[in-house]
Amino acid sequence: MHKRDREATRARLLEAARLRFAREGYDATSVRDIARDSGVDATLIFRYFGSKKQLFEQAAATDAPAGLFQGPEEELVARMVRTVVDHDWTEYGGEHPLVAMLRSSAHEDARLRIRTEVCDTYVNALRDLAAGEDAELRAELLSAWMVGIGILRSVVATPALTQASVADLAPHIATVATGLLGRPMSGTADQGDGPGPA
Amino acid sequence: MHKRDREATRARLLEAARLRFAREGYDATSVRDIARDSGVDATLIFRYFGSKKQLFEQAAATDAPAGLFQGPEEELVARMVRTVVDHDWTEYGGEHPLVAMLRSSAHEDARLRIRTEVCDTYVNALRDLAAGEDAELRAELLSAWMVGIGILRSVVATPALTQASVADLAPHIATVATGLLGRPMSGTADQGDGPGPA
DNA sequence: CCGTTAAGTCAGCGTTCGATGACTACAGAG
DNA sequence: CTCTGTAGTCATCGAACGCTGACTTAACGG
Repeated sequence: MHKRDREATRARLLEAARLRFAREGYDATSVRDIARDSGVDATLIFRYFGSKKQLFEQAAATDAPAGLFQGPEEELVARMVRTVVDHDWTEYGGEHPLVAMLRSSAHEDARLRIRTEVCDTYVNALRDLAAGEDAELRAELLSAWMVGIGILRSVVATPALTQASVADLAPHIATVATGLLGRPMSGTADQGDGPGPA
Repeated sequence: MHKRDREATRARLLEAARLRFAREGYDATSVRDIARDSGVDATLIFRYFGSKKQLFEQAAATDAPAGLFQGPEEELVARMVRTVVDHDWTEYGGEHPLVAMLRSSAHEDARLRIRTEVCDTYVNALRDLAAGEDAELRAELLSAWMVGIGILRSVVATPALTQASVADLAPHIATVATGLLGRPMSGTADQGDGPGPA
């Protein structure tokens, strides 16, 4: 039926797993679901990944969008927001992977992964920009805002935020980022992480 | 063994269900778990609530903390943040119910409940305070911030935010709330929702 | 054309899931 | 004390779960 290609099959399983785990969460996703989605026998999951949990760990692995840290410092927050609002996350069911993974946050492994990524790619970068005494706290408060924006947009689906474009958000991004970091910040990022809005 | 009291048994099941659903999410929680926690036979869950889903709906029902809307308008945001940071949510596993319910957000029912509560008790109240054209968007952005704070505190467990007190947060609350709502806002709320910090 | 190797399939294991119906035991009325 | 209604228990159902080992079949070098 299919051409026999180990790597291709592995990739299809990973892709289907990413989507399912993001959309439904770890517990509501069964290995049979993933296998059916990718048109592959379920037993291959254990052959290739060892267990459902190990498949999850590999499927949840994600790297920060390229170009996040390229460009003017004063546009960093705008680029981060663009990552949440504008980036193409169809691979993860249309949500930022961090937001999607909250659905599996009952498991310590997933929580640890979220913490690591939030700290490594968001808080740390923002802390370096913050002026004043409690730079860490300010950086975390700003990270919290962006996580919250992602949640209200895609999970809660609040009316205005769902329809808002990065342009609509720009002035408020400037206000909040400037206020929290204690230094002038721009609300727009000309070349954030790729071709921009489709 | 136990005294035969229908209402008390029902209440114990509800209490255990609240905790389990909050901590583990809907899918990772089994009716047998809930029954074991409350020292009650699992069959009674179906007798009293009909199904696991109906138990979830009753257990997830929550009302806004009393006193949220009492007090000066300029302290409303501070009172809301206090609801997230300072309120005693041990009944829901130590997290704000909205944050806990994100763990079950794969189910449309849960998502709808979250949306309703976010809009009804947070966005709507904040929109009335916002000055300017896009009041709805500003209100949602501020709500997103508070949701994000709850998540980074209890789910992601980011270092500074986890240890921060309402006093530490106060100046930043004032900054962000003032900036987003376009009118002067206080970062502290003297009598938010009860006895205050224990 | 054959034989080896690995990709893919199949039947099924032991367990747990949500849910059901028949049963037991206790409390209050007479 | 007995009757009766109901709170609580028991045995079990069929389906789905994660996972395993034995099997089949396609691809490829000789």
